[in-house]
Amino acid sequence: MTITQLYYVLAVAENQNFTKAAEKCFVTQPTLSMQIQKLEDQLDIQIFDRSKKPIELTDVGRKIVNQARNIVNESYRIQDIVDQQKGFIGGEFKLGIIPTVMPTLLPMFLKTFIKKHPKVKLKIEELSTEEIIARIKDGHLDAAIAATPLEEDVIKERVLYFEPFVSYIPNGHRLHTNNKIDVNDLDINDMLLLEDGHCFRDGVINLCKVFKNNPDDKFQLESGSIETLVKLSNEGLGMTLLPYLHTLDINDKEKENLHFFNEPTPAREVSIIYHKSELKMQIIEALQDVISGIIRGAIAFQNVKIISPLPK
Amino acid sequence: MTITQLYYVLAVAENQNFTKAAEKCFVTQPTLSMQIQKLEDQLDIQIFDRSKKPIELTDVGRKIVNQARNIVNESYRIQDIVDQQKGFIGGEFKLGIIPTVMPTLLPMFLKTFIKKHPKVKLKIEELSTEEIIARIKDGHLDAAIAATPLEEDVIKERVLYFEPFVSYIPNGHRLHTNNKIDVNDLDINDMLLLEDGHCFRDGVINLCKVFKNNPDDKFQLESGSIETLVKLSNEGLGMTLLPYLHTLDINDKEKENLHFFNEPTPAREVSIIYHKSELKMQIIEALQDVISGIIRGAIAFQNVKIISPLPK
DNA sequence: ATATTTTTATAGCCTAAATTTATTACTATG
DNA sequence: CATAGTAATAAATTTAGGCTATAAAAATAT
Repeated sequence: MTITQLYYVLAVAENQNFTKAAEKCFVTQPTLSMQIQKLEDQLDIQIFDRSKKPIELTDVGRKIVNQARNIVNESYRIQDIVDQQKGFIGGEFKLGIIPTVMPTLLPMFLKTFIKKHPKVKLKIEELSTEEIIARIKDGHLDAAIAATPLEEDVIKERVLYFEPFVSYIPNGHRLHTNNKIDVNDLDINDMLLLEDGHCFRDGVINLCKVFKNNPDDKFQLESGSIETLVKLSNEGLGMTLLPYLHTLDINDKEKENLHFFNEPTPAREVSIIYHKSELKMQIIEALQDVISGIIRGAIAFQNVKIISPLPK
Repeated sequence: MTITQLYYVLAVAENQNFTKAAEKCFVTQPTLSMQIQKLEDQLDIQIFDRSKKPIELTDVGRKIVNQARNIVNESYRIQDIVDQQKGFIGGEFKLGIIPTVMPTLLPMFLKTFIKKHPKVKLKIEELSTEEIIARIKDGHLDAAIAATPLEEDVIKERVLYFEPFVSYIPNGHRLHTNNKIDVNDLDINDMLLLEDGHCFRDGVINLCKVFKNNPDDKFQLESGSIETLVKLSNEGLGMTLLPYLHTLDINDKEKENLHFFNEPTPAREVSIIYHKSELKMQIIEALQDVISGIIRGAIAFQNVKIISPLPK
């Protein structure tokens, strides 16, 4: 039994297809067929049920795949130990970022990071919080940037910054004339909310998108796009909340619609999150350092009140 | 990087010698030399410091060995999954047993077990509790039978039976004429105690070998042998405590020196213990079944008071 | 029902890698 | 300084992993 064989099994299990799996592994399809057959022969058990289309795992196959994933992931850690020893910060690194953080944060740190750590090949993907959690768990992401706390016990979090929310209140809205907004002024019924898994559930504020899903709603908004939110708001569909960094590059006319909160300002906690196994920790720490350093100059709020993401 | 290479590294690390390690792996010494060199080249780091005699691990080497042990152990679990699926109970199984349990328990269950599970190749070793713990941790033992609880968090325990202690009080001892003994009658100063890591530390009884190690002791007894204990006792060196099963095959004359305790009878808890990773669980359960079944007929005490082993 | 496409398995060949034997080089110890 | 003991190297051999080409099987389209 070799690590390579186990890796091949994982690839076929994930793609449910020998041909595609072979491409991903950069070998030909017969190689996969033979190696997997060989492993099945050695163990004297079928891992895949080839009678089903697309191909399926047998019951034992499923258990073997889980264990194989363990072994393959643990094998990566050997290289990791060596890298750590050498102080080497490099190699491929897959980073997920939630949509509402991506456009504001990425431009701020990317250039600095690749300059400081040129050997790291960053592969960045915009993903929802749920996708991020799933991919960190199965090892397809090395780390991600998301709103926290998530309360996922296999995932660790390191806070990067707290980002306050700013009210965006269009002309004609009942609160438009108010200078500063208080959380108590908010009404779930005239608000457009971010689909970011965010939830106002603390004692002070108590607005939550899920609770808002009542049948007499005229529409449901699934977009995580801030631009969409602002434009709908301009159309008179309600006020909304914008993460602070997004308010920095809004046009002048729309800027007049921004209203800050009375303190404590509601805010979200943005963290770099990663699997508790702490693989590629040097790179995670390097990212944390760069982002924290940059954000210190950009956000300077003291008295904030964290709004936690909606737990699943 | 292959599992085989990692296995070779482990062998060399354990034996601190390429030649001996090669024998253990059933390959020649050049095979080990070359494979380990190849791995070191690939990782571009030295795992072993060959300038030292005997050979030593480098700092990174130590970390790599730990991780390699992980990976190799996890790789065994693949076969384990297959065995479990097939209901196959077989293969090599290394069982440790503490000295004071070995002579009484082993003859009771061994024949039955090998008859019921002929495919299991039992390798039984008599070992102290400390050795057992170390070897379960490093994977050199699959399971062991010892006095519990041990309070080791990587080790799981399943109680097999409770074995009462019986006082052995030779002629001339102050308690010899008493019919039944009470725990309060015991005096640490006229007792020979088992070197089994046993400790009377509960509220009721409070005798403990470690506390007894005061400099004005005439001698120190390190033997775990019950026979030695009985003979020394006969020589007038003090009374002693015998685990119940040992009293069954004592000679008639010495049997007159046995005195049972008033209830609750002090007893030891004997368990089958194993690594929490639960490798080869089918065999462990098979052992538990056979032993529990047999012991049920042999020990029938109700009201017992467990004496815990001495924690390290 | 038959042809076509998609997908997996098999066969034969080649290359790379693992292992062996034989030998050399190094190191500690008497 | 000689002699174990031990690791490294060289060359030969065996094994196994991978490729191309092709066949077989199954799904889909005609």
